[in-house]
Amino acid sequence: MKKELAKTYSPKDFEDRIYQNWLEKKYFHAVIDKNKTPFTIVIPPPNITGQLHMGHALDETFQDIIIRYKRMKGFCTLWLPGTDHASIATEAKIVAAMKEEGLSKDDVGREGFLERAWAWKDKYAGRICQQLTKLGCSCDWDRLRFTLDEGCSKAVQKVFIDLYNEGLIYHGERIINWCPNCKTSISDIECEYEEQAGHFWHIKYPFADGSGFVEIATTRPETLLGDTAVAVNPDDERYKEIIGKKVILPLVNKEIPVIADEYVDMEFGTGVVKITPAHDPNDYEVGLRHDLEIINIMNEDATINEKGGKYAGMDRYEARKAMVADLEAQGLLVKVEEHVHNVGTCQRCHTVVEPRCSKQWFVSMKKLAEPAIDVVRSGELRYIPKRFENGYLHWMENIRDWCVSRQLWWGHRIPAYYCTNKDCGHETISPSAPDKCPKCGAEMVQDGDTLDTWFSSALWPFSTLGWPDKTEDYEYFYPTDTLVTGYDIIPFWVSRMIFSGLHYTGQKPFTDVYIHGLLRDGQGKKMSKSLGNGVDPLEIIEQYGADALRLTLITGNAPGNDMRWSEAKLNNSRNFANKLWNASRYILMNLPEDMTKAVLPKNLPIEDKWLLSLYNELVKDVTSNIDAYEFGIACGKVYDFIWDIYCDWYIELTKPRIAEGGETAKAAQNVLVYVMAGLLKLLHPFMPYITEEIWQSMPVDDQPESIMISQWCEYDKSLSFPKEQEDFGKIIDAVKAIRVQRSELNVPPSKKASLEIETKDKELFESCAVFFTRLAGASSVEIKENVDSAEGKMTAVTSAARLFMPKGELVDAEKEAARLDKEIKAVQKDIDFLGKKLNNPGFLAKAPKEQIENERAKLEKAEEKMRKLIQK
RNA sequence: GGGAGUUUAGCUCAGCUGGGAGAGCAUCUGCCUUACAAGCAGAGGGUCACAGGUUCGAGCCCUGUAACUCCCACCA
Repeated sequence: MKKELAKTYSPKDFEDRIYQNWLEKKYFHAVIDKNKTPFTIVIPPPNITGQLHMGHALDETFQDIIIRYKRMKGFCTLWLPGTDHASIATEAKIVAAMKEEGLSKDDVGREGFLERAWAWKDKYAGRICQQLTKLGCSCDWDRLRFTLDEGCSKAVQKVFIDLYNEGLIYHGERIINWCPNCKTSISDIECEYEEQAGHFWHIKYPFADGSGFVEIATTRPETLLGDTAVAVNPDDERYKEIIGKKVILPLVNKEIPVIADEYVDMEFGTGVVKITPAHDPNDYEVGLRHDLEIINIMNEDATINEKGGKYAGMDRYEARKAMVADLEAQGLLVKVEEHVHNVGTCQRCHTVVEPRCSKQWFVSMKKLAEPAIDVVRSGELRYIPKRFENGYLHWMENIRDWCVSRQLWWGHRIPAYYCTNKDCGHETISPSAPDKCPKCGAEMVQDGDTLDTWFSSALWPFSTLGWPDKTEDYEYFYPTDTLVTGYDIIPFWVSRMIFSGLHYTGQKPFTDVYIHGLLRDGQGKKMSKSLGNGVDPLEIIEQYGADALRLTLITGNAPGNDMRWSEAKLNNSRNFANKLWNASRYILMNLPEDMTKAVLPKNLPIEDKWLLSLYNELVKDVTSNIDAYEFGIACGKVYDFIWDIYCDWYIELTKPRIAEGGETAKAAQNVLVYVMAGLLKLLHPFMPYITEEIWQSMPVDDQPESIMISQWCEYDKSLSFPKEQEDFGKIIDAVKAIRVQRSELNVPPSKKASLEIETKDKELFESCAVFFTRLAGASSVEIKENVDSAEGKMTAVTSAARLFMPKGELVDAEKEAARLDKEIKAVQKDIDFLGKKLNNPGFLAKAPKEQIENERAKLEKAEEKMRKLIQK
């Protein structure tokens, strides 16, 4: 038995219940069916650092739309959910939490720390999944994964070992970005540059032979402690003489050479550069070319180390101050200039990173990048919208080796083991700890570092499906189909999945990458916790319902474009849900008790055919829009149809028939239910809850118990009625024309009047007479070929008819004349425009025939209307 | 220094492969018409940033300009 709809739309009352029901019925669970085509999406795993924000809600909604659509289309759909351990971000959170308790990492030790981390994971991963269910996400919870779970860890280990054996992972001393706050290395893309006001210190470096000095300019005087040369451009006439001489490094009092290197820009600064290979990436390169010593002068926390003499132990900025003061005291400081420059900061904590030379693990990228470039170039893997391919390709083509080791505890431990015997120093890579050093028999210890969190997310599309094992899931669901994400993580994640998938599985990990924009606040600022401008999706769902939230996020959203959050829009979405709810309630109220299915009768009145025909077009349009990832357009079309066509016109049109009862009422009831059922389906991917709640109360036979597993609507040629569609348009035009006229002339709606219609389409208007009484304030309707006199009558004109109503004393004759005059001008403008176009030989010669016919028809219509207007 | 995006009604934004400019909100005018005032019926409001070009025809394609935003890039 169908259930009744509540009197008011109150999403809180049914959303949870419906989700539970879907879960119980296992609709989300993908069962491999070889007769079906698989369709797979893996979720971009949210970080377990906290809770979902509105950006997630946007991302997740897109995915749910796609997956629900494909499910209804008959694909064997899998939306695989999961979360990301987010090593650096989570570790920072836990460290902060421990700090509250007065504890540090060292206090609790590695084991103790990991215990806390897992407890954290249990708490937050659960919460995130809970939030996803609130949104209505139809994820297969039986396949829930975590980047640090056993399967993903196995994949990570295999990849690391394989890459090492292929020579694509290497262990080496390089200059890397170091975050002194997180106390770990970070990759190049985790280093964000921001403009900061700084200084340019001009410092004298005296020549060792006492023949004066050179002046260098630096923004970071403290690194002077690690200088091992001074460089000039080989073509710089000013300094030709001094190449090869020695200078004395101030404060350190050590001799260092003056070298020549192309890297030095003669135009910039003084044209002389201090070279600090251990603390500047460029200097490092110069150092390599000239075989310079590399002197690391800093500790992990960016304090000066024992190499810094009297400055040892000072923080880098403290040391800078002290050194500048000392230089000044010694008369070596020439001047200080204001200088704005780009400073690298840590993506996570925004601490200024310290370029630092250290031994790390790197993935060699050149070879991996090539196929990842080709697969996009060839169009085998595509970005939607396409413009994001540029950035991707540029990044891939200029890619540098990826530093993957992190000095963190929360993450995948690097499977490298080192011999404790320093003289031996053997290094081995192995899935499990070797007993003894195979070379010297000494103890082996595992590398203490973990891997970049993105190393495991890079494997997500296949590690979650069982790879490296050839599991059934992997064989069936891989490669996945569409990846949905924001443009901000293309380099971090999408790119890495692409080269990883290609290299390890030999297949692209997905075919389409749908890129959406970022969500911003009402002022256009990025939503973030630190700005306090974030909106909590759960609060919104509580207040407005998940459907309203989803609709708000999708409406007017164009692929790849950012979007502003607005409460007003949310209100509108809720209003739409309310509208749909009430329309459904109205239909149900007017259905016979015993109705069990909607069957379209053979003989349908014109308005039914009009509706069905428009509906049929809608089905075609919406389907193709969704296929093209045009979600904003697709749901906008359904919205407009439901509100304008179905509610404002069709329901109103059927009211007299429903009241009349009998066969005609029955036909209307069937059409109402039939079309509503289709509309609910078209809307379901966007607004899953309300459509389900209504669906389950609609008497639609031959339909499953849940709209979720119903079949997507198909374009049906037998529902196409172009003639009726056009004809009924004439009736609507006429009703509108009368309404405008009455409204403009201030005729109160309560004032009914007799209506005379003059038209050539007598039959059509006769069959539709009732609509004029119902919708146009007519007390009676008379249809004639000719109305002799318009005297004393209020006139409305369309291309198909002239409509007359008696002028009550209320009607202002001047006003009416002015209105008609305005209309005449408007139509004349049309006629002029169209006439000009149709007289243009170029247009006639070159425009498509259809277009010309179209314009001709428009002109005829306008001319017809004009004839009627001036007849008045 | 490169690259991308944006610029459309007062506000927030749509506008698919070029064929006479749209929505929501806001404003104004009427309406408690028995599904819905979270509603109904109307109205006003735009040289689609600017300048050229291609085309029979440009919001859409091309070139340039301006403003704003973002990404990438080692100028000490």
